Amino acid sequence: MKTSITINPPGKLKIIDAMRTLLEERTFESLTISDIAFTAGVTEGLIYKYFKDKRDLLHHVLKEHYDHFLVQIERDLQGIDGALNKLRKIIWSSIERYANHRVFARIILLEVRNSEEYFHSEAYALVRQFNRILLDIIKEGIASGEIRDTLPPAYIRNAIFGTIEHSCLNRAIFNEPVSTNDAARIITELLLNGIKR
Amino acid sequence: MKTSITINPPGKLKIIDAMRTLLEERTFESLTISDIAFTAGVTEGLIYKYFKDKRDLLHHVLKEHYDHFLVQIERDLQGIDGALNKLRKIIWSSIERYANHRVFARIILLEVRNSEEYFHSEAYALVRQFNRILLDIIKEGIASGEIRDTLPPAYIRNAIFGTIEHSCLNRAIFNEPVSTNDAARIITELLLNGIKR
DNA sequence: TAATTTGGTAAATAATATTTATCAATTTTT
DNA sequence: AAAAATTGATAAATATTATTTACCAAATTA
Repeated sequence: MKTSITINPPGKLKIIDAMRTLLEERTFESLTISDIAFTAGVTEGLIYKYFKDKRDLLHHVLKEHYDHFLVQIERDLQGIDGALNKLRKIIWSSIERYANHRVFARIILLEVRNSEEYFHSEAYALVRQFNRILLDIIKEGIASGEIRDTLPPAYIRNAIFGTIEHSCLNRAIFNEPVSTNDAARIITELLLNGIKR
Repeated sequence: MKTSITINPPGKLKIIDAMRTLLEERTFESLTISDIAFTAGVTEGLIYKYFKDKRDLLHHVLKEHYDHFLVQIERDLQGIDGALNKLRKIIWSSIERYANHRVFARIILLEVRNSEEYFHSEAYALVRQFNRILLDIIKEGIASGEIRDTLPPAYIRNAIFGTIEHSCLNRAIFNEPVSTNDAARIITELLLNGIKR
């Protein structure tokens, strides 16, 4: 019996924490290594002991956020029956995440997709995992007859993610408030039944 | 009789052109001032004569692209009757833009939204203009009874933009091909009638 | 207890962005 | 038509930021 929990050294934790704190108020690009080191209370060199560069640190912060998100999603889906009900839940949970975890929303919606390294990061692997979960639910829905079989699953997934993300953009960028329940209700209704009268 | 065309000096044009060319292959962040100056065949200092910094140059390139896009959109909408028909056309035109103008797609989808200055740029003013055009069409559709009046127009707009953008992300990022006609047909069908059977 | 690893610092160096001084060619003013 | 001012551009200096290196003390392992 042996746990595989690797305890992180305090300096590393302080660096990760500083990054999170700074991203609350400022854009990734505007943060200097010196800013991060100062906020963390460590020397600049230490950052390079634990991370390849500033971006690698960003990806690490995103990975931690996404880990929590996926745990919550798995839990949220427990005991839910039917593809459409699962979809409803996923829409609600995703909006809730973006609305209540602004740093998470900003990183994933605004900060990472512009670099090649992101697509080789652990964080992106988690994003793909979530993608697969959603795609499987969509396929389940098509198989069960709940979802139309004339639309390619990948497009349905793009519509769901795209609509959610775009609806949370103003929250991420301008800090505009989002009512999770209202947004989830409207977006679900819109995606399920369309905009045509 | 006097035209207000301000002719740009050759150096400025070369700089803008170099930026466009470099963005074809590389991410904005990876471009140095020295890269841009070398590709343009000018000295680094000249870039600061015409642009505040690298990002200002990026916004200028986007503005030029968006100018063309808006001209095309206005032309595409000429003579089209009915809100849903206009929506169909806008969906098709937007996808066509993203699919056939990859630098444009990459700038707007991946590179600009992470900086505060973007939201004060001329380029963003054009984006908002397009937003208003779409919103007006949606309101027209609601008024005419073509579009359901139970969904807030802003959410409908977010769904349209979000779905289009997400569906073009892989094209922008990984250079995956997009069939404009297929994508437009599927996305239109999905948004108009929903995913539920 | 000697050797090694770990967590960390401080300072040097490298890469990049930005500013400044300068200049020749053109345009405007008188 | 000459003097003054502006324009388009350069080259080099400077400032900022990222990154590497050499080193050290405490803790752990052999």
